[in-house]
Amino acid sequence: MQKKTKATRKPRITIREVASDAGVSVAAVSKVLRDAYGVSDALRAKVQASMDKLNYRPLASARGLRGRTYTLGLIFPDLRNPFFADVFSGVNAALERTQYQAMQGISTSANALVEAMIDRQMDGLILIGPNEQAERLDEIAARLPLVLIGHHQETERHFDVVNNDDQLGARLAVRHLVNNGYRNVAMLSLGTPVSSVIQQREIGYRMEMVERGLGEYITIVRAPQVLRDVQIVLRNFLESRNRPEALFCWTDLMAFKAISVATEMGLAIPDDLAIVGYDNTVFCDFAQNRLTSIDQSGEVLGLQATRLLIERINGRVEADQFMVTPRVVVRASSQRVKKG
Amino acid sequence: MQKKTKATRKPRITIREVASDAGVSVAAVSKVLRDAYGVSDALRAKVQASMDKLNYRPLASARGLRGRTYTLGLIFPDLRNPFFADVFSGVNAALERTQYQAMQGISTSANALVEAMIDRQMDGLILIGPNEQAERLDEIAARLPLVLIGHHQETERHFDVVNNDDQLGARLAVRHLVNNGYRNVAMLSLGTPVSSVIQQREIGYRMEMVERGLGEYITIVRAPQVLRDVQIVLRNFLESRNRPEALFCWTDLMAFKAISVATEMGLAIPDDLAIVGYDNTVFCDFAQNRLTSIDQSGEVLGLQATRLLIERINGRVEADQFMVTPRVVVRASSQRVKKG
DNA sequence: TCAAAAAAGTAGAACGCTACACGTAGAACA
DNA sequence: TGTTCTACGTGTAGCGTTCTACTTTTTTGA
Repeated sequence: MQKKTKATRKPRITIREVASDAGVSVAAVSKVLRDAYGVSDALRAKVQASMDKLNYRPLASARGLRGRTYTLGLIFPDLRNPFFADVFSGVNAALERTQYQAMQGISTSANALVEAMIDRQMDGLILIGPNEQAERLDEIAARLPLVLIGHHQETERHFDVVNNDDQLGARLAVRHLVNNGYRNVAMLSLGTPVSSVIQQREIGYRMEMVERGLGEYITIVRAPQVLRDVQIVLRNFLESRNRPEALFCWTDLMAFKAISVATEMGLAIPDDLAIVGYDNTVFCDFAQNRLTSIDQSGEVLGLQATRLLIERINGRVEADQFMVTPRVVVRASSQRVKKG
Repeated sequence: MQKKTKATRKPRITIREVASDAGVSVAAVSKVLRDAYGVSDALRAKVQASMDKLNYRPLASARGLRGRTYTLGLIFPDLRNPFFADVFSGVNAALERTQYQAMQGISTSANALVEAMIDRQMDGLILIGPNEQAERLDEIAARLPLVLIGHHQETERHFDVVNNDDQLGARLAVRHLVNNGYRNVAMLSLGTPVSSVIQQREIGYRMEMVERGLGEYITIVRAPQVLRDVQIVLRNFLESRNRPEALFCWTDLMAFKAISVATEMGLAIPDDLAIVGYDNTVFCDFAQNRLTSIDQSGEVLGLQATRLLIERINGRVEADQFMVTPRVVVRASSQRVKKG
């Protein structure tokens, strides 16, 4: 510990000062703040005026000790996937004109972060693409309002779930490729830990392949999140004897990497190898990628999750859910140049 | 307001329970918690044992009301630029084995977010690439410990600054291009609001061009952050009569967009147009980009900023600073294929 | 017109911690 | 031996809110 010479900072305006300035009780100011019952328009106006005049802002710590902090925790699994930026803008849109503020945390293993957020009195939590077991999630939900984005386990649960139909999304990807003449369609999936989102996409891929009579071509290659490992796995796979004609990647980020590896190997996209991603992130449109991708409307997911969370904070107890229907956004990476 | 049927959650373990379990005073437990002076090894051990046994975790709100919250605020200007992921991992590395936790906020105009973070009793703030005026920054610094990443105003200040040498970085970019035979080198810069980082890069670009005797070619094109606008501006510029031979972009993200626009127009990179970015983000390596870029070691920046912030929280008052020297990482986007 | 009900406003305890002020015991010193 | 110092512990006020219980005022309705 170091010596504390900390400069004395001027103290904050407190609720007491507002009350005395407005000539009302502290309790009255608190009521205005919380939009609680039993406040006349006249009183509200008086208090508002004093708050504006004094530039008062309630202190979240103090509020937290008795009631809410008006802070929502948002946990992302990583910062590199641009898909999360879409989700985030949805959250922000939902928070506009509310008293709530979002604080983000980023961690692959949400566990420690969840505890830290609970310690910091978040009023509720949104977990995006969590890896945790259903049991653990219920444990968290027992402690504070919880909404999950991207979770498919069908259990009795005490939290809300916002999803896109990942199974359908994968089917759409395969369907699109097959309709464009590709038969040997492989899938690039994620190694452990396997989230339910990935599982659904794998199932969708498998089912569609089987239904199209292409069961014999089913190949799922799994790689970790780390790009260096993806490089190695993909390179090996694409150099092998049974190189596929098309590759469906579980997220755009991996698809971009796939484009990179294929390009390095001198493969032409989409003639030698077609590629489809998932998320329809902003980089898909870039001319060096032109990546066909499944759009799952990240912004809508973020928006809905936030709405549900606030409802839940306000007392809803039953589990709710929301599902977005994905759609294919076709670009050059998956359509063979027409011959003839 | 909705009816509150909120399930009663089991109450937290408090410091009082720990104290009684350990058979010591509440004050003693608090001392252990804060690593404060006047605690014997025996007492510490007893208290630790009880904390572990009861699974006690101090409540940040309560701590904040008297002392610190052990929470640092991190404000990013946006989520889409992968450079910030590098900074973030540096922050995380510095936080390992400390009691501190980082909470992220994302906003182009940090102002409201800064207030929100102060309301939430952050012990200190790290602002990354802030647009605020020096005056406003000092005002913030008067209220809580502050460290900036990417700020170049030479003023009397009450905060710390962590930078890479942006002027040098820009010079290196130009130098590299000129050494590779390009003469008409333009720069893609950011429209308003102009941060000091951008200013430095523009200065570096200008000075190096002049010193190389290429002053007549100096052209700075400015576009907003929004990709759609960048597209329009760039397209116009590259279609114009005086298309440059090379383009130095203020950040990789823009450089990727530039690659996209050039590719759309059928320009070959680097033969028709060389491109250099800034940040050396992970996507530079992808074969569809192969982007030469200036590395400013985001991770180091994040790490140092965090160290300085914690020092400052612990009482340091004098302004400190840290500077990283950038370097060029050469890839195919800036080297003409050798002829003959 | 008056009692009852609804609305508006207030007092003050409580939330979980920190830090100040203080007490005590033993060691060091003269 | 007495005095001073240091190390170790403790008691408790108070941080800025919310919220319950209460009082006062106004409205309603017969």
